[in-house]
Order: sequence, then C-alpha cells, then structure tokens
Amino acid sequence: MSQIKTVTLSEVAQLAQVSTSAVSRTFTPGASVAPATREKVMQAARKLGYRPNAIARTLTTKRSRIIGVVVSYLQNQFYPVVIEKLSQALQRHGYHVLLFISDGHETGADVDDQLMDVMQYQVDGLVLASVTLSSALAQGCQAAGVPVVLFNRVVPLEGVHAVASDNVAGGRMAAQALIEAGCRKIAYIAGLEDASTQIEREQGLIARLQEAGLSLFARASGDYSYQGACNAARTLFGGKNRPDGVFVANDHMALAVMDTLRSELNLRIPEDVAVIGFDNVPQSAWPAYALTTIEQDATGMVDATVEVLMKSVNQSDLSVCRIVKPVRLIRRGSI
Amino acid sequence: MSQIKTVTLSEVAQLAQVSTSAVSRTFTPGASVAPATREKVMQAARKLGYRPNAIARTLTTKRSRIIGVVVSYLQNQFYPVVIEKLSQALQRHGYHVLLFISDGHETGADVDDQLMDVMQYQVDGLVLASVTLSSALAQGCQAAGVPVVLFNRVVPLEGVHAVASDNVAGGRMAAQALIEAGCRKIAYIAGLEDASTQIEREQGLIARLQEAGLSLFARASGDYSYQGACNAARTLFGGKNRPDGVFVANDHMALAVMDTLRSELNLRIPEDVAVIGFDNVPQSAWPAYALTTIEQDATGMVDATVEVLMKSVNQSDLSVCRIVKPVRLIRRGSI
DNA sequence: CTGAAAGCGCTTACAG
DNA sequence: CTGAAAGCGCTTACAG
Repeated sequence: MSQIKTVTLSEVAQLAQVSTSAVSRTFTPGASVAPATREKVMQAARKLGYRPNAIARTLTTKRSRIIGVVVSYLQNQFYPVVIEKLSQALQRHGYHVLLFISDGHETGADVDDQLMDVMQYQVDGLVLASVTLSSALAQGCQAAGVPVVLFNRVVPLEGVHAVASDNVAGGRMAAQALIEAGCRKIAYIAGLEDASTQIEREQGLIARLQEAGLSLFARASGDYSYQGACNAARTLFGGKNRPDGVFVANDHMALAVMDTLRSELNLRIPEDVAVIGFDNVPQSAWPAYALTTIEQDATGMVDATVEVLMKSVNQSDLSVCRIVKPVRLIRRGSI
Repeated sequence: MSQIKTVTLSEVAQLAQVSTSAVSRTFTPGASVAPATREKVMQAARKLGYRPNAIARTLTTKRSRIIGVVVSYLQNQFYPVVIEKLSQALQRHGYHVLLFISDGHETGADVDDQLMDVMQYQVDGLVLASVTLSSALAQGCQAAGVPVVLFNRVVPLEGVHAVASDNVAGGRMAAQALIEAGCRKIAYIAGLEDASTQIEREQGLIARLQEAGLSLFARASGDYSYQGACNAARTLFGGKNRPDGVFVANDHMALAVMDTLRSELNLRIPEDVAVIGFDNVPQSAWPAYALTTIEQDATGMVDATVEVLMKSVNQSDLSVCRIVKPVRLIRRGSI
C-alpha cells in the first residue's frame, strides 16, 4: 500500500550519468562494463540505496530463481530436516524457496490446483516432497519447461525426475536385522498404502523374509501418522499371540509404536519385542527411544535434488533422472 | 531455459475478440465486466489454458502476495508447527510463503543481508520467527512500506510489529507449579541469552520464586539446543547437592534434559527431580516424556500474525502492534 | 461496461 | 565497452 520510496535502475543511471544498460550490466555478473563505468554506477547505487527488483528481472529473463517446494506435512521430523537442508543448498546457488504446504489428505486434483497456483509465480523448478502430482499436470510442467523432481516418491511419470532412497534394500536390511536378532514372528506396520516408499519397503521386507523361509506374521497400517501407528500397535500387539519383532515403515510411526508398546501394553523393547524404523530422524537417537533404524541419506538426497534442478534449469533437454540413494542400518537399542 | 509455451493475456484477448483490459478485468475479482464479455473471455482462456502471470501482475500492482518468512532453525518442533499453520493461514488469504532459513548462529548483519535478498522479491510482508533484524533494516523496511512482524521475539524497534506469548506469566506459572509440587531447590536452564523469550521467562520465574521467599538454586545455559541442554543438565545435576526441580526455557531442551537425567544420571522424574518446559510441542505429549509444560498458543499467535499482516497490507498507517498471547499450564507426568 | 495507451523496472539484441 | 529502443505480461487511469 505504502510503497514509499523505491529506487529504480533508471534513477541510478541518471545519477551516474550513464545509460540504463550500463547499470543493468554492472549488476549482471559477467557482463562487460568498463571498470570506470562500473565504479560510477556502484557509487550512485550505494548513494541511492539501490537494490535490483527481482520481479522485474524475472519478467524479462523468464528466470525467477525461485523453486516451489510442496510438502504434505511437517509432523514427521524428516521433512523439516529436509526443508532446512534444501533451502540452504538452494540459497547457496542463489535460489529461494516458495513453500507450499498441502493439507496432507488431498486428492491429486487438489494438489494440482495448488501447483497451478505456484506455477503462476514462474518458478524455475518444483520439488514435491512426499507428494505426487497428476500425470496431466506433469505434462503441463514439462510443456512449460519447468523441471519437477519428486522427493522421496517415485512415480513413473513422463519427464518427472525422482530422488529417493533404496527402499527395497532398506526393507531387506530391516528384515535381516530382525531375523538376526532371533525374531520369527515378524510384523509390519505400513505407511500410506499407495506411497511408493511404503510399497517398496514392504516389498523388501517380504522378499528377505521369504528367503529366510519366513512369511509376514502380521500387518497393520499406520498411515504414516503418529495416531495411526498407535492404533496399529494396539491391534497387532493387543492379543495373546503377538509378534516378537516389528518393522515400522518410518521412524515417526516407530516412535509411536514404542510409546504404545511400553506405556500401554507394558512390553519391553527389545526383550519382548524388537522394533526397527526407517529414516533416522533426530529423535530416534534420543535416549528415551534409541531406535534402531534404516537411515536415509537426507543430505545426499538433497544434494542430488539440487543438482538435478540446476542442470535442468540450464539445459532443457536433460533426460529424466531417477536417483536412488543407498541406505544403511543404524544400530541402537531397540532390537 | 525451455519456456516452451506460455499463453499470455493478449493471446486470450485476441481469441476472445476483446481488449486486453477486458481480459484483465475478468481475472480481477470485483472488476466490472459484462457477463457476456466475461463468458467469451473465460472460454478463450480455457481453450488456451491461460494462467495469469503473477510476476507480471506484481510488477504493475506492486503487490506480490508473497510473505517472506525467516526462521532460524527447525530442530525445535515448535517452528515446523508454526510454519505449517502460518503457511496454511496465508494460503487461505491468497498469499504464499517465501521461506528463508537463516543459519541460526548468525549476526544481525548476516540476517540483514539475507533479508535484503528476500526484499528484492517485493514481498508484501515479513515475518521473522525467532530471529531479529537490525534497527537499520527495520527502518529500511518501514521506509519501503513492508510490514514486519517479529514472531516469538519482542524487540522495541520502530515500526516493527511483534506477536509473542506472555512469557513472564509463563515463567511465573512454571515457578508456581514447581513450588506447589514441593520443590525448594529450583534450577533454571536458560535459552539463548539475548533472546527476549529467554529473558522474560527467567524474569517471571525469579519474580515468583522471590514472592515465595525462594531464590534461584542454580542456573545454566542450554542455548535452546538439544546438546546445550544435555550439557547444562550434566553440570547442574552432576554434583551431590542437586536441584529438586528445574524449569527449562523450552520443550526442545526439556526433552534433552529428561533424557540425560534418566539415562545418564539415573534420576527419576518426577520423584527425584521435577521438570517443566515451555511451548507444548507435540513430543511433550508422547508417553516417553509426558512433559508438564507451559503451552504457547501457536494457533492464536499465527492468527494474530496473519491479521496484523493483512491489516498492514491494506492500510499503511497501522500503528505498531505488540500482541501478547496468554499461556497456560499443561499438567502431565514430569512434575 | 469497454478500449487505447502508458507504464511497472528490468534485460537484451542491435548498432556503433 | 556503450546506448537507444523494444519488449517481458500485466494493470489502470482516462475517455468514451
């Protein structure tokens, strides 16, 4: 409302007695300006307190230097960690994050709507963390030339990059750890049923179990939520013939499971039941839990994401990247 | 790089056989367009897949509908919760969040630099969560007409709004709860020494203690970090004559304190020592902790922030708001 | 209600 | 290396 004073490029040009082109060039890294000219411009700019208007620049260059980031919910500490790293990495490259929180339980159509919204800001790229878009919109983005990378989700969409962990391997590792610990009645608490992470982790678990001549003892879904996991734990461990080990699809749920097991069902971990999670969120290391888990390489995933983004921004014809980061077992006390 | 197809307003105008003004108006809520005209435009727009370019719009209207949000670090779950709520509330008003993560241990000058950076995007407002800016920059923002609200910090800067909790009252409540529980050797674990939250909470604690004829038994600083709090707990509780109760300046640290007290020092909570925190982050309610704490009204604070922002955007001469939300005691098992 | 025109603050071929 | 000029995609008085 009160855009009181806003110094523009032409005011600087006027004061410095040069053309607007000269001013523009001195603020464009790598443009050719004579040292003397640059100096005059800088002085005038400093005197006036000039700051380039990124919006105007975006309008002409078609590069906003902003990346839209959509994330579904921040309860799971994995995402705050990722967002922090991602934001900082992007800042280092001169980019900024336009953040978008989707309500979580939205249909693909809703997400599409929101995405259209952020697209209007001419974002240079899009990263969707734990969220998926429709194939229609994916095509739209591709047509518009804005690269999208799915973070921690993989969906075979044309032109959509994806960065994820080796969830199948992780599932196998979890199975392996449980088996080694002597568990024979192994249960699984699933995440959102149609999430690729969920599907792959379960797949790995079951594959390894079969190799060992075992089959899944029990299964319940926790929807990747704290409460969902509590409920799953109750149904799985409430009866007489209970599992002696459980793989929980992510740490956020695993912590909930540990809480319920101990405080509601009076079971000891790992003596009565071994539990293993996935992610290695900061809380897993807290002594109250000491959760054994499969670590996702958050830093590596973020770096890969940024790399794909930067490449795509500079060369349109980048072929689609599907990056799969290795995971590793972090042994602590819950198994 | 590959801005393949981008439908513009004038293409729509051409197809619809109307002026660009007409198109612009049909996409401006509340502008006067004849129903028939609007219909023609809508059809053309739909056919072409037209989406208004928010950047171009911003350049002419001087309103970007984006709010810059700066937050120092997301380890403390209070902030992810706040960001989620804030982002959603803003979205409801048609605004978006340009997120900025500052490294945490930055000087005011660094924050200033980063802010100038986000200012270039012509943000309509700024919210600084757990971060402060220099008075020089505060004036700059004021001069530029962009309202800034300090979230969870209060600093007497000209023209800067602030939304915070009644930290003094909270400190008193904490003292009160500890006293009622029979504690007489009450310690305090401080946050970042120059944060207003830290100062006020301590102030309230000490005031109430004095009224009860007590003085602070011991004190250590935890810097609002998990590790810092662990160290503080060690020095405070490592000796023979230890406190029987402790007020920790925020939950994030309180959880760390509980962890060290129990797993390292073998102390029982609350039998050996009562602990109380501040914030009421989701984890405080987890059975492993069941932390008694002073709750900040995150939703109320966010709503107030959005309200101040929306008012400021629409009327430049809004007088400075210093909003202080009440807090309340949440009783759980740690006291 | 509608259109022609100017302008928002920058960048970028194009000549020189 | 430098400047004049056109243009990025929209909005908004101003006339009609």
